[in-house]
Amino acid sequence: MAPKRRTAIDTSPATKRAKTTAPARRSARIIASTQSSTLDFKVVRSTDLIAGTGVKPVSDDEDIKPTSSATVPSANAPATQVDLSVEIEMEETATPRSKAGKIKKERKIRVKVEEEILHPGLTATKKRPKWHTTSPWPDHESPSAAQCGEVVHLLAALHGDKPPPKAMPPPEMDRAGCGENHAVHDALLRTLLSANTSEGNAAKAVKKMVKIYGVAETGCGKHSLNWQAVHDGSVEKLEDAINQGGIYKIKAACIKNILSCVVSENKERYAKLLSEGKELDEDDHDPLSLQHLKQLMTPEAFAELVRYHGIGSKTAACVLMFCFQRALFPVDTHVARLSHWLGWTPPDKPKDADKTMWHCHTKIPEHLRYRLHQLFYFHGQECYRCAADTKIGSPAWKACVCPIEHLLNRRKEPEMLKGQSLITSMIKKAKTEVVEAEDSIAASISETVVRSEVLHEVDAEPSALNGSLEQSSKGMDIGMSSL
DNA sequence: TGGGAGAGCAGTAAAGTTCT
DNA sequence: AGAACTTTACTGCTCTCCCA
Repeated sequence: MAPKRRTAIDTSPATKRAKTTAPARRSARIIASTQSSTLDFKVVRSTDLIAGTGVKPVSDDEDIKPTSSATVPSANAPATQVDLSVEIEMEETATPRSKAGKIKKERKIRVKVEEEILHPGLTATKKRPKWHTTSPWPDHESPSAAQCGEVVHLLAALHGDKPPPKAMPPPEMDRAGCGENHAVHDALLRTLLSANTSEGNAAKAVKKMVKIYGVAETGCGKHSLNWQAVHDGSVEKLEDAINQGGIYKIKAACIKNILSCVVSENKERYAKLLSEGKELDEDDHDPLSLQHLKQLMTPEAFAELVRYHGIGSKTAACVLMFCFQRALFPVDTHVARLSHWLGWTPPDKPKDADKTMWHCHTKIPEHLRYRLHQLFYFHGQECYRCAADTKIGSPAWKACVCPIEHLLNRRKEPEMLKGQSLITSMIKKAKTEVVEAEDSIAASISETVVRSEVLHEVDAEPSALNGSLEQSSKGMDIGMSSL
């Protein structure tokens, strides 16, 4: 049975206070030294991390053994003892958990440190997106196969049919693209480059990268970006190369991490293949090759891709659809908007691109997924009425003819938006006032008297809130009727 | 009691847009 | 003109519930 959902806004006093109270930070420094092939953790400076719990605190200079014998992969093993010190911080919240909970937390952090050192590109703590076989909104019927077919038919009449390509086009060097490349690592990293930014900015980044790193002349990524040079170069150089593409520092770190992780994993994989007497194929001679993932089933390949930091469901789905040519339905901003307006997502649920992707994935027939994604993308960009910043009633709006107009319910009509935002801001303001009033009462009245008086005030406030909302809605009625 | 899963939410960075 | 807000995909945290 699925766990009960939490209420959307948790304003219970206990939660509120726990959240607003500044946590007391306690820090410890752990030195991880690599000697032989095992990791030893050493606390150099520590405070009583588990104060007040009765648990024996870790004393200075006391060795902490890893939870299991951790072997450093040969590819990652530094030649000499390297500074692998990791600064960690533990927080003691205002509502301390049980003794066991603290031990659990401490162990979790130790495992995290261990993982960070062993696998720089992958961490155990990353919340990995999961492959879904069922819809997150099973009761929501739309889109039916007929609805999908109708939309494809109408949009294809305007933009032309967008079937999956039969052959992979050669890599483009003036745009990031969304994974339409033969080489998996190239597709993955280009998709990462194009995320969180406009297409134009991503293209600028790619052009500058070509200038700085050049083009690969060998390997499975031949004729595309020279990712080996990126791997060999510094992170600062990469930051400089992609600084026109938006959030370049995060992307540079992610790209470097992914590249070093792929190289080290491939070393292990090739060594294993050779030890088993198997022959390496052509792609396996490229240390950056991820071509072996193409042999996996789609859910397994998806799981492999989202292991990397910076790769989420959308990026992985793009790579799987464009590069692996698997039938997925990545949801970007245009796809999410049109799906919402078409009523393919439940109107009473908050917009969630990830859920939209899995809901549509389970509802849209396989042969229409690629077409629909491409048509939504083009239509969302080219149709004024379906653009994100459309202005209903404007001259451009009147001049635009949208072939799916009769199917859409744009819940974000300007007048409605004004009304909705007014109500939202009023509710927000009223809630803030309730919180402030509660806090000031709690602060000014003594602990012994506070109980009855606070309860009295809290009981009185909802009616005040209702009154203010009634007034707001009356004002809205007047405003709407005058339009 | 501990582990796992699901959900909500805050935060991140940079560019673009809107408001004052 | 400058401040404030929005957008994008993602990470990481807390909380709650279920199950063994």
